[in-house]
Amino acid sequence: MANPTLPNPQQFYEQVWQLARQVPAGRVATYGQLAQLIPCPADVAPDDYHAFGARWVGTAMAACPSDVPWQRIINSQGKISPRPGADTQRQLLENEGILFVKDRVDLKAYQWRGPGEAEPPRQARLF
DNA sequence: CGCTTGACCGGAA
DNA sequence: ATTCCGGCCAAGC
Repeated sequence: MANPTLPNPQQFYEQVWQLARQVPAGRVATYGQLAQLIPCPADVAPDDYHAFGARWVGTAMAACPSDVPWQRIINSQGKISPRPGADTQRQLLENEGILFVKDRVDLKAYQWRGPGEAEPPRQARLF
């Protein structure tokens, strides 16, 4: 055995995408959250996965299919990672009912709870 | 085949 | 509160 980090990176990516598809509109998830929800591959040390899982998720999202709501995945700071198209991402999230405060989202209110949480408990609480 | 870059995170200065 | 740094994978050039 050499040192295969991920036997099938593509398979890992599909897990990320499949998980991202479960995030309902009006909710957001963080890269680290998705990494935490995905079981650590057997050939990867749990410690390494904990450290770099979020980055792999980001790499996966960089090449996500069009049917994945990529806009709902943000960083742990509750902000949109600086990249071309970040403004578009914010527009899409605001269109879904996400409120931004100084380029920041209140994760306590909008963060996805995980698989099974189909709908937002209190979506409309404007004003 | 080697070097550079990146949609991250957590802790430290 | 902001800025820097280490971690060490995958993809592009």
